[in-house]
Amino acid sequence: MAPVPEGHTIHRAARLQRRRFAGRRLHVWSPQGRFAEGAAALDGTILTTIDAYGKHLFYRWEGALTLHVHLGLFGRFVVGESIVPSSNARMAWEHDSDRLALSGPTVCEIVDPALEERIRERLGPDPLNGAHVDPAVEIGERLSRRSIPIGSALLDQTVMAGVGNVYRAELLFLAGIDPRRTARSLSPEEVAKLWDLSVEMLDRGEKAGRIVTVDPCDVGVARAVDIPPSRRLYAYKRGGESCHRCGTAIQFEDMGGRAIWFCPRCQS
DNA sequence: TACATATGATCAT
DNA sequence: TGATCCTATGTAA
Repeated sequence: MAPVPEGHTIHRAARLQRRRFAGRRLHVWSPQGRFAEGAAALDGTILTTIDAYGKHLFYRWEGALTLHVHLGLFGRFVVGESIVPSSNARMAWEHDSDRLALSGPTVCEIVDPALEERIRERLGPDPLNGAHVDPAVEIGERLSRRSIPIGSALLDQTVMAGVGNVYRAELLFLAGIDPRRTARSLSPEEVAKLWDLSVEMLDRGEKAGRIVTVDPCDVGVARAVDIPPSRRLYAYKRGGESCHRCGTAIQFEDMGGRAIWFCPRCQS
């Protein structure tokens, strides 16, 4: 099953790739050719570290070069000993026979500090990087003047960075909030609850390598590992099916062009 | 063979 | 709000 590129996927990729490649002098190339120039600039230099912010990755290289990657909808990494990068991989690198291939990213570019700063300042607090965040202030402030639905606000990366379509449905379910309510109508307690749940759930996803939000008790099993794949989520893509908590039919709605699902009873 | 679809985001109107 | 870009996969024709 393909990992979902929301914030947890990005932070996990950063952690695993850092462990595997940081400190290595890498041979970098572009099988597909569209990153040929950037690859040439990085080829033969040492990858020092990797930082993740929201859904963005920043690779730091010796010589102060920074590579910016955003997976978008389709981007994928394939990493492993002796894997063979496909011919349409945008970028590939290797250290001995340890390889990485990146295909389908929305962004794969060398950035200077000014551009990185512009990217960074457009991002709200990241639940996986926000130890010092006071949600009532940081998130509450960003929501307070918005008349858009909270469901749309959670996908806005300037509000909170890292949440995607799966997590927004699940976080709103867990917080018991109707996605159609306006962003500014949330109480400070509700904002804090959403933030705390984001921290907990994205961290869980980062460690597990997939999104699991249900409480095992709600689907009749003792341990998280026993949850069947079809029951890992409360709302996302469950239109018409019964709520794991109350049995009510999960409702589907198109919200600004993006599909959202929620329980009309648990989230009212 | 072609079309629809998906986890994202930007830009033009 | 709609068009557009990125790719792989599954289904329909």
